[in-house]
Amino acid sequence: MAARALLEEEGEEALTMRSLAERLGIKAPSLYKHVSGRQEIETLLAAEALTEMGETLANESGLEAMGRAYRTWALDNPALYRVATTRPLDRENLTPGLEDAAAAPLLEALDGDRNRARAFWALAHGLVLLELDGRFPEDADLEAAWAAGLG
Amino acid sequence: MAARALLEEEGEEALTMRSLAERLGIKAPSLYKHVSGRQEIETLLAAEALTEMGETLANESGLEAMGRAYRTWALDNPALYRVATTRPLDRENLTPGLEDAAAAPLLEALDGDRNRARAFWALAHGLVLLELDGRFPEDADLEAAWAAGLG
DNA sequence: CATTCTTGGCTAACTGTGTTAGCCTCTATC
DNA sequence: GATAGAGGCTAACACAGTTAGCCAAGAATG
Repeated sequence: MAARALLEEEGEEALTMRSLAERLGIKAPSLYKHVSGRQEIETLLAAEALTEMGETLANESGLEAMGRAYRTWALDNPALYRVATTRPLDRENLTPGLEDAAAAPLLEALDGDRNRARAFWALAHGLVLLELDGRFPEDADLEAAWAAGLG
Repeated sequence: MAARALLEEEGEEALTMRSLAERLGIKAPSLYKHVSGRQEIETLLAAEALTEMGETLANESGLEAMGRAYRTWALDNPALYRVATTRPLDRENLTPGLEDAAAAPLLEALDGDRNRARAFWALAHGLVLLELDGRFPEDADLEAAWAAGLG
């Protein structure tokens, strides 16, 4: 999707119907001939992101490596990460099983312990969001914070 | 602030310059005689929220109790929680020390270990956001996830 | 071959957002 | 009593998502 490039090149704010249309050499209303609205675009982006994040985690073994990979992916795709994780998911229009598939590698690494998997996910999500939002002090040692969290 | 009531009664979307003005019996442009813009309102709300969250945590002792209190406060004030925690903080216009004061109780409970404090914060933040965004399955045992995370 | 339908573009326009410019009135102060 | 400031107001702008309705090119069908 062209939306992704726009998102990452210009930032989250820049993903507007008109700018996306312009990038496609089209006028905004024409977008609605292909897509039902902004919501659907975000859902498509979220699906792409979840798939990719799942694959990224599947390539790692061990919680520490997964944490590192999670963070790296998020910092490399900050706007997409936000779109995919900081809104309610439109599960109606998401290919079924996609969410589970994205979570599978982590769940496996934790021997199927869903509670620990959720806690890990929340920890990683929180650390990433706080970092992206500049909520930690400039001099914070985030590597150490991750290490502390995974202990 | 009247903005807070509006925020919690009607949801985050409902906090608009015009609706806030209307609640104050005023027209939107008149707001700018009191406030520099939406940004400043959000900063004021964030300050209020941070103060309150700090006090809430200060009333608890032990990580588990703090976690419970954190979650409860966030679920009781979801829109305000978001405004206060999911954006970059405008530190220029925030009374100095406020951030540290809000974090102090937690830091103390962790014997001054900043890394563990950041990890705890991130865990709590992540759990709360994922819950607020409906990202966990309907039947997820979030109490257990919190417990797993604090272990 | 002619007709019809579908696809995918377009312009114009509506509502709602934050915000600015400029005016006017009341009230306190010298 | 003149004056300055505080705090209202209306009108307007740019930009957001979105809808309605038109039109042209190509596919499908008689």
